[in-house]
Amino acid sequence: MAPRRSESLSRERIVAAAIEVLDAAGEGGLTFRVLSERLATGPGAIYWHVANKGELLGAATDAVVLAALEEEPASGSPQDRVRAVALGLFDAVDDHPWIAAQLSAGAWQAGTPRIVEAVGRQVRALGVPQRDWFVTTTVLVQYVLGAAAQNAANAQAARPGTSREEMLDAMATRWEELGPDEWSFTRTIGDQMRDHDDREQFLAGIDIALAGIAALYPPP
Amino acid sequence: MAPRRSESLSRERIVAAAIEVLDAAGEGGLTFRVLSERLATGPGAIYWHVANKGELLGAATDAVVLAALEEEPASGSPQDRVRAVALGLFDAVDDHPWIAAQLSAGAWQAGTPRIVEAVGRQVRALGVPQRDWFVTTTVLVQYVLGAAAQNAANAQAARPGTSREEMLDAMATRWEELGPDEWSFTRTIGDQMRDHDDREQFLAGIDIALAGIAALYPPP
DNA sequence: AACTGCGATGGAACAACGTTCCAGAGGAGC
DNA sequence: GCTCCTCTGGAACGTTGTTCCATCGCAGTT
Repeated sequence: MAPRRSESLSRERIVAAAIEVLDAAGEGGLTFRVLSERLATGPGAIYWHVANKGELLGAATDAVVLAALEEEPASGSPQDRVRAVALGLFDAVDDHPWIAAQLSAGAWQAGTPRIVEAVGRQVRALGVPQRDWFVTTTVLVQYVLGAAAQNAANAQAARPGTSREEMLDAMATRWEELGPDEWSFTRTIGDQMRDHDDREQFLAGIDIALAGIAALYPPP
Repeated sequence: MAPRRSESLSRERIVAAAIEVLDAAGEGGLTFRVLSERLATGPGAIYWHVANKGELLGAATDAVVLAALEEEPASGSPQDRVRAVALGLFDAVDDHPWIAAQLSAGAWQAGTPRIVEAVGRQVRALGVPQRDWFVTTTVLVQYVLGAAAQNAANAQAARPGTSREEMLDAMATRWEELGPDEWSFTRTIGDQMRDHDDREQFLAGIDIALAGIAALYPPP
């Protein structure tokens, strides 16, 4: 444990630097070379603290998820608390789009139990019978992580130079020009797609789930 | 349009070969070199028909999704048809785990309108008012794609040599050994995690969503 | 029937990546 | 002062996606 330089290398410093690079340059921007340069060292030194790139991405994701769950409020109805936890994760994915791929791909890692605990406590408070705790909680967690991931992917899919509005408008117009018979549904929702709010749409999904839970497990 | 060899190269043949390689060797197994070898050509020839690897993966995903949606049954209640479409996609992701990353990352591509149309028609039949068609449909699609993707990722996360049961058992045991105070919820659902069925759990999510839709938009 | 144009081919080459290797630096403990 | 062992960082390796280009062979024109 002897610092060789003013600030010696450590797993935490590496993960923190990786998060900075990922936020600035995206998932493809993180390479062991730019990370080495930022830390004023060589690629080999990093491998002493981190097994490989996958573990580094996992550690970075865990750090972000943990930070997002720390500001968990202890007040309000169980429904409001579910919304708060969900929105916290949604915003975290929005701020750090690169965790989307991690959450939906390598899920159930070290960080996931904390999400399960935060959501599950509200499921318990909602009056869901114990035999359905696991199913109900994992369904909620899967929706939150899946929807957040797809939202982040869509937000980044826009080529640099085109705004979110332009992309949505182009896609809505394409949908509206589809054949009336084969696409009788899709062509009618172009308008709603054009001017929808991502957070509101995400919350609408939470509300559908909460309404379904209330219907399936009516309070006494 | 002139066949140089017995069977000339074409975008369809390339995509078909890519799907075979992906199914056999996974996402990491698809390289332009093994694809070249399989097609008895060089990497450069492939780039005449396909812009880059991302487009190739997208085209392969579209082909699989299209095939999964073709066996859409036209009978049964709207609820049953939602379940049928959802299960079709779930099984497609289960059979071709590599499309999980594509669906949750590059969603809203060419194949997605077809999913939206298949699900949206049932949303319409369920009596959802038109002003909520877009939100309700996209919420359902996001759950289906997100949950299917995470399921496939979990199924593949097991290192070769350990079965699904062993992995679940190890994780459940780890959860049950957590601290009683901080993890009062998570440690109680280890049992249910140990012996749950993935398809049933996925369908339970669909049922929660359908119950929520029925509660929010009660039939007249 | 010979020529030419162009869509299409495939092998070589390039830059960049993740990862491994290893010679050596520099405190800790005897 | 010597030795050990953790930790460093630069060089090197193999593989990947992608580009480049010399060349092939049918379609249409002469």
